[in-house]
Amino acid sequence: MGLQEQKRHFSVNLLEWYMINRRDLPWRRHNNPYFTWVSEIMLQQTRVDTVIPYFNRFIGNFPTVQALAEAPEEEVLKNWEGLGYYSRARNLQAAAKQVMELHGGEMPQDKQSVFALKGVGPYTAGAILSIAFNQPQPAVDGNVMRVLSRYFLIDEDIMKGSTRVLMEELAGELIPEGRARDFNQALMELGALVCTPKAPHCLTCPVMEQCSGRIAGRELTLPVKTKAKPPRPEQRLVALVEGRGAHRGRVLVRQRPETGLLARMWELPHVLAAPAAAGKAAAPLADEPAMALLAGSLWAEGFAARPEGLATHAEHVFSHIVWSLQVYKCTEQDQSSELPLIAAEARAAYDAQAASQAEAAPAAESSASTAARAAQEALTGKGDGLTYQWIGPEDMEKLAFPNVFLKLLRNYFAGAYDEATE
DNA sequence: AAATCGGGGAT
DNA sequence: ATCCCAGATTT
Repeated sequence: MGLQEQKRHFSVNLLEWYMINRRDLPWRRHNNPYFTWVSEIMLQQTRVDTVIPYFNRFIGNFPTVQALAEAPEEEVLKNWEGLGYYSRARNLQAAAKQVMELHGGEMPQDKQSVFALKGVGPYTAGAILSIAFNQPQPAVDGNVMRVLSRYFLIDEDIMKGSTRVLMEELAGELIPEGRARDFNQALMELGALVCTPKAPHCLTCPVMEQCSGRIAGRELTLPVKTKAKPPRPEQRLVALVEGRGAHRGRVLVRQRPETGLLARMWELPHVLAAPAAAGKAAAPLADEPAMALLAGSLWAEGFAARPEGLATHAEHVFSHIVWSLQVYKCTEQDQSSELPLIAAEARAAYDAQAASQAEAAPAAESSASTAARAAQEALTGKGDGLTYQWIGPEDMEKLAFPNVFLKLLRNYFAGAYDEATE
């Protein structure tokens, strides 16, 4: 059997299978290029089942490119809350403004213009052009690389950029005349439903007969993929500061910087407790030094608070970092004469910790120096631009929080930490 | 080429 | 625990 025949067998049988087995998904119900675009951005590194409710709400709130372009950014971010990779949301809105200004609010149909949209890379450009406009462009994602590497027995490491290019050439050749829209989705559908990573359902696969990987008994060892580096552990101390007086019933939160991790998301104030030794678990810090460090950190940011005790632990796993959080319930302090003394002691503990971090772990120098600079700037009145705010339960509806802080705050407002420390 | 950027579901 | 998901962007 020749390669050309193997390719034709694949395309014909896969397409036939898809027309019978395609899932009914919200973004497949209308041929709306904007819907296709939004769905493809949401689906980056995210499962279909996770995306569905987010997609429906997002389209309900921002039904057109114009509506998205004109919405307040915080509202867009709030609609993305919990979905992760938040730069996708900001890039999507920035791109909506691009579409308004450069293309009169209509999705462009040429490859150059689509690819030029923020947040649209090789995969998403191909997906939009093929699914929305039925153009014969390949859309190679993780599913497609897995399916093709198995069917054609391709041993190249799919983590390499050159492999993706190779796969795109192959995927482009496989598209049946005039059927790009259905075929590209069929390829991904097969990867999601049948040709799965761990235990592929070869017996129900429409192209099993000519699958080179399966014939060679390699279906479980393909695709070849280099392992990702394990995430570095970080021990962090979190402050749940209860307001008093004018802030009674409210909690202190802050907004993260415009760039980097969880950009522009809101969070409980926290500080890095210990530099992460590469590959080793971060050790919890004893309560006494932890509370001193936390009080000093808050004071450096301009807030007087007394840590009362440990409220709870939490963990937050990113692709490249693991946060182990020690959450301390704190109380906002009155303006009293003894306050500066308490704060000064806490500040000393904080500075000592920052200095020891810089000395003991060059790898963590950046974090330590950042903390030290923040403390210095707070003293000199410069500040680093972080926005702080006292919020009540009702404010949770407007501000976007990463899931870990969302859960902590909901638990707090539900009274979950009342008993533990009082 | 390697690192950064979330969160969760499946195994 | 480990993998990896309809990846893009920055370094």
